[in-house]
Amino acid sequence: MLNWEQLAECLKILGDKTRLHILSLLKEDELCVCELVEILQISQPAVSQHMRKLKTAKLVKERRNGQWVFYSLDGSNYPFFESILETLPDMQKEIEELKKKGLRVLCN
Amino acid sequence: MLNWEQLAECLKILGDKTRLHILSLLKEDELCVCELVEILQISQPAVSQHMRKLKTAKLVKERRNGQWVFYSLDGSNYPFFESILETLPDMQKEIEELKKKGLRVLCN
DNA sequence: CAAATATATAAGCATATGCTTATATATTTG
DNA sequence: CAAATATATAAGCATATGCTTATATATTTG
Repeated sequence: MLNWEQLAECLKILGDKTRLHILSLLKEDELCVCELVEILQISQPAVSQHMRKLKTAKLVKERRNGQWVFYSLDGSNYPFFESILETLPDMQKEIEELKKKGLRVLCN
Repeated sequence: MLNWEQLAECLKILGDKTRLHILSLLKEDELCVCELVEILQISQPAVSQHMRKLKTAKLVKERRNGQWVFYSLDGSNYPFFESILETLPDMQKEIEELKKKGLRVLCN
């Protein structure tokens, strides 16, 4: 099960504005690093570093597709994760913006 | 309702081992600062500083009783709080220890 | 009111964190 | 295979964090 250390670690990882932003975006759909860079307006390494932390905490999983690495939610380890996700704002607008700019990698 | 910043702030406050320990103790019963000092084995100011953070995040409320200040859980602001509390380990033993040592302030 | 007890605040310090730029690695495509 | 594109890692820096000790404030009690 979930131990002490892991819980604190998970919550620490969740307690960052940028990472919550990322998670709320992933709630809509899987996204690759370059798409997140475009939306979040921070450097590519900054995004990669956040993704590594989220992956280590088992909050996201990754899937490589060609040159891109797509990240998606994986909260199955944490009973409270669903509940936190629900409190995150809707990000459909930001995903739409991305499509309009023609920067969406996959064609949904 | 709960905004962006507040959620990140709350989770950041939750993401600390010592504070999770405190919350799991408060799940059993309200406790005053000197009791927490005894259990956690950190300095009194360290405990007070944690309690201030927890109070600012509205995760605990305080009640003064004579010279003592008792803290108790107050997760009503966060829909996910119950769910996190459930994953915290049982602390009845540590409270019992305190009683045995005669360091329990209130006589329950 | 003075002493005892409990708690809060201030200042300082070692370590952690989130970003940046520079660079390495991985994959595709001509 | 070389160039282009995407991502990861390394190093450095400014700021945040959790603790400590010293001290201030609050309350009770003789």
